Amino acid sequence: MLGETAGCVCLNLRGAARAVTQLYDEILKPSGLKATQFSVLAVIAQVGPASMSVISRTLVMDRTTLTRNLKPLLERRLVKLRKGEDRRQRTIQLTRNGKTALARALPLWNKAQNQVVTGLGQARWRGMAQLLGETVRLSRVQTARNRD
Amino acid sequence: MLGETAGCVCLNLRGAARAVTQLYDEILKPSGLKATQFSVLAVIAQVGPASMSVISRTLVMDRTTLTRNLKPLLERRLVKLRKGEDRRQRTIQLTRNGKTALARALPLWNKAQNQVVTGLGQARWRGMAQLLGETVRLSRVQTARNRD
DNA sequence: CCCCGGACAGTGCATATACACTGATTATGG
DNA sequence: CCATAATCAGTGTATATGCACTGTCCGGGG
Repeated sequence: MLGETAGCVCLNLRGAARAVTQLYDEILKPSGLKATQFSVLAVIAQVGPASMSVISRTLVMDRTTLTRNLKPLLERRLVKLRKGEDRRQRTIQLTRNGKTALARALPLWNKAQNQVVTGLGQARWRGMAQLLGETVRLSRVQTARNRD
Repeated sequence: MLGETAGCVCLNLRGAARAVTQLYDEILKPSGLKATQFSVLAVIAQVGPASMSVISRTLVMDRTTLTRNLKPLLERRLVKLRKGEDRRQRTIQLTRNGKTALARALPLWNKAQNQVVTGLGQARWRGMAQLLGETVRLSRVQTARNRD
């Protein structure tokens, strides 16, 4: 009965996320960015100036979590908020400093990414990425369904 | 350059972990336990009365994180700490209440687990679990190596 | 025997996470 | 038009996460 819980999807995913985050944090250290912060900056850089909701959906992150996660980035002036067209919205964008910090961190991210992908093997990581994507879609649907 | 960051192992793993955690939390709600708390209880139940370090290693969780995660469980008297043989150690074990809570939550965990495993397909989940395990081992080794 | 390195655990601090609730603004149906 | 639902974002609260540092205790060398 209980023994099956060792195969818990949630437990295993969270454990792997913790372990990998520590590796990325360690390697990113010289940049002064944590793995999460790097990801937030990278997404903002790509999705371009966009609203909180859009960015948070892209990150698979709760909207309110993004609000808090922006705090250290705002204090260090790596990102800035502006009022959007719609007066309810807030538009997030990188500052010049933010772009610089991201550019400086990129080689470090590459190093971390390489260590993991090489370790797993390219093909297997591609397979895993595929599965992770499906897991996200599936979880979102099921969560919504279970709230009724 | 930047586009590759969408394939970041850390970002993808954390995103999937967030999405799955929300599903498990939603389904576990009637038990009054969060997914993390359920996992902590389940591991303690199986690894038996054991020290903080042993439990935290089993959970792939930092030792100090476990200390904090035990707090709500201690307050609700689902677990208790005792002095170990070695006077540096603290032995963690479930209380009677803890065992009851775990038993009550187990069917809910099964429901959540089923929704995800069925959605992914048994075989593919097995493959993913394998990969997650390797990712953990690999990350730990690399993190240690990068600290020198 | 004592000192000292190593193992065990807790705390201070900072960040990460998300639900419930709130306030503000926009879209929509009558 | 206006009432009302829907959308956008922030805050209160609670948990989760881990590094740096501290204190305690165990075991080995001199």
